[in-house]
Amino acid sequence: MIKIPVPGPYDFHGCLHGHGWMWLAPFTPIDDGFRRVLRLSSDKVVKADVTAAPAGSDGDVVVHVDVDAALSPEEADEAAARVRWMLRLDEDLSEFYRLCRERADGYEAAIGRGRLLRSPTLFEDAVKVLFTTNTTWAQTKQMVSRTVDGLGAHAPGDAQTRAFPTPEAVRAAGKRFFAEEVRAGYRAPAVIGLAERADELAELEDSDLPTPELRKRLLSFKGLGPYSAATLLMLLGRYDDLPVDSEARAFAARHYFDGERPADADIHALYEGWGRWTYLAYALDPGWRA
DNA sequence: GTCCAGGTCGCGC
DNA sequence: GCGCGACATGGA
Repeated sequence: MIKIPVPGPYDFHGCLHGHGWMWLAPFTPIDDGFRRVLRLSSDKVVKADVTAAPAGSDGDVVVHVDVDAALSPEEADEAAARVRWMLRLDEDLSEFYRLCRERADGYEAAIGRGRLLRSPTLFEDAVKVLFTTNTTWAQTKQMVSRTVDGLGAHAPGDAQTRAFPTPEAVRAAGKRFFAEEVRAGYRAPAVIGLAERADELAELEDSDLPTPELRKRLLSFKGLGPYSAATLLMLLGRYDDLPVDSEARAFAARHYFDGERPADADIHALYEGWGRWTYLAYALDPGWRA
């Protein structure tokens, strides 16, 4: 069992449920957290159950990572690092939480939340974001599952639980696999494009580039447009951009515009003043709970 | 059959 | 720089 202490305020379950990522393979929701099949750089494929327990006061938490195989110290370090990345435990949200506290208009409930779950690599998240575009959530889940089931590495003797495929496996499968098996439709060539330039995506994971430059890099990938770029920026911890999608439009119409469909600019205007925390202000808008 | 879903691309103006 | 149709798929 790997234990990762997290200083509070930290709302583990609130973070996990902040968006739908936990329902995309190879994540699996479990009773008290999530299970994730991981492929370590040693090629070992393991199941990791990630849960959390309170630790002392101030909302401090200990994250538990329970792996179903014996790990070397190096492998354990790698597993812990991946979990830290997935849970964004290294992000400093204290300024955002301070703003929430000062407003006292419902945003207090956001304190401790906002560390939205992400995949171990930006490549995996880019594929998933591509699979969310111009389709339904049900189809997104199926496209991701078929990708994992068809191409992901599995532990010896356990073909049921697979990791997300490597870029090499995706490239080798080719666009025909994504068209015919994954049923990704016109997205098939774009998936291969992401795999072919996966090293560029990996570089962006801990890039210091200014957000507009980072955004340009993301937009240079075929299949990634303004919505996808903003979503991936959010997953990289750049919250200043707001991905206005059909869901954001529906939420804004319902909650702020009396059912009338607002222009995108009007939606952006709702969260003006949050600066680099714009996306979090939208995602954690108290109106979602109303 | 038609419309459209957590958009993107390429074209014409 | 903006508007518009096409794009695969599957469910309503």
